[in-house]
Amino acid sequence: MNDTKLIDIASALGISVTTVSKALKGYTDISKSTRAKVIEMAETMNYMPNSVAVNLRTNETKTIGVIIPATVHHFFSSVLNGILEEAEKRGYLVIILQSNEKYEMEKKQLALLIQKRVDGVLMSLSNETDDFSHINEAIRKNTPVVLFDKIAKRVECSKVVINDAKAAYDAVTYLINKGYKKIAHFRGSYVPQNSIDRFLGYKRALEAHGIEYDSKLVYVCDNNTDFEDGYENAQKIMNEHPDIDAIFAITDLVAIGIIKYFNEAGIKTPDQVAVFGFSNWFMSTVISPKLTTIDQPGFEMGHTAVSILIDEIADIKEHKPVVHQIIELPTRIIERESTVK
Amino acid sequence: MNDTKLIDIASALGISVTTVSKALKGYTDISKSTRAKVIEMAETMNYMPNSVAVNLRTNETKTIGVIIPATVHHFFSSVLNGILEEAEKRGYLVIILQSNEKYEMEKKQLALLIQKRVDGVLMSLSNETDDFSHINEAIRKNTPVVLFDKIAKRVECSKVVINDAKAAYDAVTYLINKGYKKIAHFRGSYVPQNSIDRFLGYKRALEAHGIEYDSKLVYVCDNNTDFEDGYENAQKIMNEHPDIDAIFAITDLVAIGIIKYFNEAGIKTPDQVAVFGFSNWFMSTVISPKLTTIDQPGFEMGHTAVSILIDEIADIKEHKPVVHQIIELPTRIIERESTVK
DNA sequence: GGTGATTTCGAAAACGTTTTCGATTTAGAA
DNA sequence: TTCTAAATCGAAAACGTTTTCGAAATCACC
Repeated sequence: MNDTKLIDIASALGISVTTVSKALKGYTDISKSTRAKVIEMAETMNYMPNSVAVNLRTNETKTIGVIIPATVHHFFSSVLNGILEEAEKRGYLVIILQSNEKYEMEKKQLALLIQKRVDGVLMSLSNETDDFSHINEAIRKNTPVVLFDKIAKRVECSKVVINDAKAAYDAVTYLINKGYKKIAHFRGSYVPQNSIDRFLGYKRALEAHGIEYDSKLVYVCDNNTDFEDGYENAQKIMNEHPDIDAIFAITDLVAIGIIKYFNEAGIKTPDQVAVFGFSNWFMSTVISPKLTTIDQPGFEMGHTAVSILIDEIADIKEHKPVVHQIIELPTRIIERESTVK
Repeated sequence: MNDTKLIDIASALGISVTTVSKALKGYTDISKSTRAKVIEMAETMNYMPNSVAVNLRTNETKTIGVIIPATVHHFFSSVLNGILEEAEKRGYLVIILQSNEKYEMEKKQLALLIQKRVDGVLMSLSNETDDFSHINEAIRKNTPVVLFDKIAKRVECSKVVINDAKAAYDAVTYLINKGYKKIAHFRGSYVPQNSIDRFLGYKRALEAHGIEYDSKLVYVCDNNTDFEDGYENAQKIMNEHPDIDAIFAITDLVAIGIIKYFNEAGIKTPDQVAVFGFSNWFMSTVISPKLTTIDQPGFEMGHTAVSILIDEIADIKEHKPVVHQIIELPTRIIERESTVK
């Protein structure tokens, strides 16, 4: 192993490390001739600066950390792709960590990242997280944090989100306009903001259109790793409320569980019961009938989150005041077969 | 911003940084009483070591790099999950880069990683890569590399793979044993080893069971981002060879395209034509009929790749000779509806 | 109180850069 | 020639640790 360092170039040329460093970095107080010699020697010796030493000296790592709550799947893989692409473009590396929806994990991982001296971190909160002091602490230490998707309104930092309540409102309104009257909701668990907001959007849409909200038509699906939850609750609701004509599901995964059950039980979708999903995962075009859903722009979310973060990093470095942004990415309804008779 | 460092603890206690450092690291030449005082002070001052400084001094970063060729999707997201879990368990961070199937990218990114002084790198080769000097160079510089999934036989390092040829052979043999006689193959493009090996497995299985190989029954699907390829080629083959009774597809994605077309065209699966996929992606249980496929253990692949890599890192650190391993993970047939009448 | 062993601590070098600031040399002008 | 300004270089400090090695202090024992 023969890493060449500045001092190797320097002694090969009979000059000082200072001069070598300055020549390579384009300082103007080095003559053209020695600069040329240095550059050439650096090439032939295959010099590559030791990033760790540079990081220590310059106090920046050109690295950002990303903490996601769940396994890299579906939605988060789109976000991740957006993050990786934009980070690459702006010359940053990215370290990925997953908290598995555990607050303690999330806290520990954030601490690890700032200890690693990442220049900033992107995070999507775990379902358990209801204390945000770890995030405030990071920000206080001048490590900017931007939250995406699963955020907390109370913490002061930039955020990039979709408007879950509005998207849900739009979805349910769409169903109402299509003539559906008894619309159930398969919601997520009670803590995450997404789950709450989508539920509220559902409820408000009903009320805004003169349909009475009935809590008995709301079922909880809190398992988000497979579609069993949707399947089982579909079975249950058809026993308890056989007269529903549509279901708005919190997730494509849940929606697919529903359709699976309907297909097996001979319940026609959408003729007897329409199904509306959320996220526009790939598999929503695989299921038959194809699923009407809300497009959630994951790739773009990753992109803009990185972009905002890196801008904040630059501001901090130049001691400019950083202004936090809340970016709300637009969603749209993807109409497919599961809601059109 | 008030990062506390060793010197802050030292001066607060009126002792030297040396003593503080040693106390925190459990050196035995520090008295119990001062050790206790140091630890307490470190806690109250919320001390966290500066990893960059530690890295520079100890010459290790406790970080590994991962280069994957394609967008984080399907198979690679399982691998990634395996990597993240095992790395976390062993106390390593992971930096992710994607080469987008470009050799130049891959080369640049590998250089970036070793410049970043990662302790080792995991990579899956791009389709373009046929020169391996960049990998050998990394190994020569004492940065261990382990290849997974898309590997090159010629480069000397550890590898973790599945036996694509054998898996394909098993799949086709399964179809033959089920009584299918005219079995087509939808293959991938011509460069990647995976694609070649699966094709060879298909061909050998036919020949081994006395079925003549017919190149007209092999169709190329080289788009791996959606299932249109499978869909269109299914349409084509049913025009050109309406008497086939099974298709072995290189990928679940392709297989799903096929089933989609069959469903729309009223061709019964598996009664008229059976379909066999590859990889066991999640959506293979979403499609109807559910897809028979080969389980490709992505999660485990990530796991063992990390494990091997970290072991090699340890060996190198202790100046032990490192012995390269070639791990071949078992695959198995997942029988579902698309092949059982 | 003297000897040697043991315990406890700290000075200093090192990791590989970057950057400040002063020193030296050269060029230009008088 | 002498003086000033510009051009070119390098010594040294700094980033925050870790670790070696020697020094000082304490202890045990006679």
